[in-house]
Amino acid sequence: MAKTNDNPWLNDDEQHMWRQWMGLDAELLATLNREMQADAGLSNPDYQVLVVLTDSEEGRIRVSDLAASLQWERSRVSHHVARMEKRDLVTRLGCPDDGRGAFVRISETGRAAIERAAPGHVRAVRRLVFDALTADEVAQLGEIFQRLRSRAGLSTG
Amino acid sequence: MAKTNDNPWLNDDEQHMWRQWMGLDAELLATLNREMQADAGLSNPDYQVLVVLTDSEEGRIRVSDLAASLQWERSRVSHHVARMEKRDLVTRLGCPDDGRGAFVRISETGRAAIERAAPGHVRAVRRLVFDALTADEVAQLGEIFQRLRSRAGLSTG
DNA sequence: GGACCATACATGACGTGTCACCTACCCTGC
DNA sequence: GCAGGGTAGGTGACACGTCATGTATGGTCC
Repeated sequence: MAKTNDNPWLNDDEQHMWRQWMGLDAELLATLNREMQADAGLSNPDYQVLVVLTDSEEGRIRVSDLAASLQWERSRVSHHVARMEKRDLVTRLGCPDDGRGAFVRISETGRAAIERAAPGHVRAVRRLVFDALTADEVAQLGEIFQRLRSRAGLSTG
Repeated sequence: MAKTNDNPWLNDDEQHMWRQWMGLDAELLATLNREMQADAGLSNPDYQVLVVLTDSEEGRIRVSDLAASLQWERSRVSHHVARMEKRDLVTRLGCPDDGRGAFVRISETGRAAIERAAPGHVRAVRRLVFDALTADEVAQLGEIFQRLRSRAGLSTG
């Protein structure tokens, strides 16, 4: 209620919005994950990695660039790429220019998986989100999310 | 990424909004988690559990009711309560009325932890989210999130 | 060219979440 | 009373994410 700095509790509208937001988030992520898993055997992070790889020159990219592109920690990329490599979705290559570096390259299996997953994934996002929003709302939400993201205090994960 | 004709891809506004949303989500959760971890040694899920427990009669609740309240799977509750029990944040009790049942009760340590965590957590939410939104925007977001949540197709996980 | 520090990436430990499955208990119908 | 099916909860395997740390290479200064 009180907007004073001493007692920063949330009012009813704020609490309602916050609960809906966090609940919706969890449900969206879980649903998208589950559907893509059933559809193409890919998780959400798998999909994100493969999208970046297919958009990259020759289907390969340096680990650090992949991390920057996804805004993931490098260690997370390392772990995830290792898991994906076990499933033959990607391969790791040394980097001739920099002995410390490594490339990640999409495999044929990986390419097949994302081509299989992509249409259903987009359809799901449209069905779950955009079909229920007007164009104005989409634009406004985009502006709001960007505003919140650009403020200080958020870890860049 | 194959673009077939019968597959309506996201337009620029939609893609921008979706990216901002997913990015913001990850950053918000990570930041809230990190700050509360540093502040009171609690994770986000820990906090959610303790909130429900403090709001419950005698600080205890049946596992299934806890799961329903959090909209978590029971197995998730089971795992998380087990971890919290190891840290003395909660205790598990048998249920005299139903031999299958079990109660989870907040401990003194748990009560101290959430009392320590709550003000900072709320301040963080306010700082990261509500300080950058007008009251109208809050109400509108609440309405939109609720609308999306109430549509079919979302897993209630 | 050797000391020194930064960078690129990997790894191990651990908390978290899901899925599949298990056990124990309750309840109803006979 | 007991057979059959549903319910409460727990468990094991595994994927995911973070943190702290390790290892090898690169670059710089003397």
